[in-house]
Amino acid sequence: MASTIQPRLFKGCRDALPEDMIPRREMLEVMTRIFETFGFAPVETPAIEFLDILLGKYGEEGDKLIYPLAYKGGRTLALRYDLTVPLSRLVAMHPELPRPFKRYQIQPVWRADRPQPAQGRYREFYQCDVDTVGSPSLMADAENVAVCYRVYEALGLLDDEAGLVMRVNNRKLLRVLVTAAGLDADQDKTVCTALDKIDKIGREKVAAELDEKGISADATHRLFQLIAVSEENGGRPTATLEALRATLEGVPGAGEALDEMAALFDGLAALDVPDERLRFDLVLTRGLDYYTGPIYEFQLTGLASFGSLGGGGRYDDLLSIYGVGDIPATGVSIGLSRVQSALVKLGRLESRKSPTRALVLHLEDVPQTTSLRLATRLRGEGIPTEVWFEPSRFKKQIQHAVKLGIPFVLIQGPDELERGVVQVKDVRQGRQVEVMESDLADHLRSAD
RNA sequence: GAGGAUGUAGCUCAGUUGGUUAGAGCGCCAGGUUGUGGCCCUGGAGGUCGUGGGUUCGAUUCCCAUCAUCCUCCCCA
Repeated sequence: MASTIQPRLFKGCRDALPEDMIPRREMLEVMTRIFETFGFAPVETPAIEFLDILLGKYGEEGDKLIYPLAYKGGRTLALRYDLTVPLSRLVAMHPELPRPFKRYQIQPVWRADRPQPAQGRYREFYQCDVDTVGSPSLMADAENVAVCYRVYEALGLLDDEAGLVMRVNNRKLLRVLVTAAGLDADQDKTVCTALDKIDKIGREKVAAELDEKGISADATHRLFQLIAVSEENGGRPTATLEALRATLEGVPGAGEALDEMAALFDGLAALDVPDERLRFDLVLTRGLDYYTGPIYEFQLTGLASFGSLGGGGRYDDLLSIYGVGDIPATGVSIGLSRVQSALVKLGRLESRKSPTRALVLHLEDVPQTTSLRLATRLRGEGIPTEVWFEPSRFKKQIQHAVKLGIPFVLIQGPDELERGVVQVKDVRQGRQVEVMESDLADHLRSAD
């Protein structure tokens, strides 16, 4: 006897059961509809990319999280880490694509993280990306945020219990702040990764980390003062913007960065994204290296420890790596898997185990082909129908419907057949009515 | 990558201060009731006590290692 194989999954990967897939499909319908409303066109890329296509784009930390694949003795391949870099590669390979190229893409990505289900963190998860390649306009960035806003709105995440917040900032502005604090502009990455943690670990620990990295206490102090501006103004776009204009007057580059933010907020207003939803947050930095301009990240205040539900930004320099010259681009990603986990955690997801609306019960005296004919008629009317195949007791058949959440069971024995009727039992309420065969489809459609 | 906790039935967990055949609830299967589920009753299946080693007359229990899972941090979706 051959030894058995233990069925198991790689850490951080999950199966999606019907009760997961049914709501997911509904979410996908909502998303694709909204994406297409904005004029984004669908695209897919392979799960596997050459390793050098991916390396060096995400930063030191990001590179470590790329899954390399062993192939023919080498490690030249990898699973994609996000959808932005594969998109850049795709655009570089297709110079004929009319620009601006607006595309959306919904596919899984893989990260060699430590999984933490409670925070919605997995190694394999779905991203839904929307990008505009070939336009430097801040209006494209505004659309990124707006399209996400519409999705979260449609999924019901705007109420106080969920508390969606859309944080926005700008890499250029961060560089300005770094210089304004008396530091070298290229120290911005070091500073940013430290600053990013300020909400979680507090000022003192961030100061300690900066000290370790060789940043003077004086510069750190000035940085903290500058960054406090957004918090002091509650992150309100206009107030924060005005305060920064005053604070950063005369600082080189400050005008351009703040003009960008002003344009972004104007665009968002025109796209009907309410101001109250936005937080101009100078602490937001984002870890990926490729961002160059506006950046954004979306979270739920109702699930504070939960990871972000989406984020993105402008990456004007990424395409040039593939030797196609300077092509500006900006994009955003919604974490489908994480959004779904969040909805589950909030108890918002009604999950069915089957799409079936009616189950035709098996009766001893009725040939199976008769049941199949009934099912075929209903299916032709668009009613999801299944047939019980075994000669089981009614108890078992009805229980099956209950377990799967099938609302109706249909009983048609010799007597009903002769009279051209069907017994329709609503297993949720236990009510049973006799319905003419000709009215059956309408009855099943409307009854609820 | 850093730190912490936990592994006993499909699930949630008892338990053995080291002692024969390891328990409960829920779930599952069958029957009571083969044209009507949910309640009730009866019976049944299901466990290498995570794995390997050590101590011991004897280990699920004590010790060591290992693996797995979960949590916190980091980072993000």
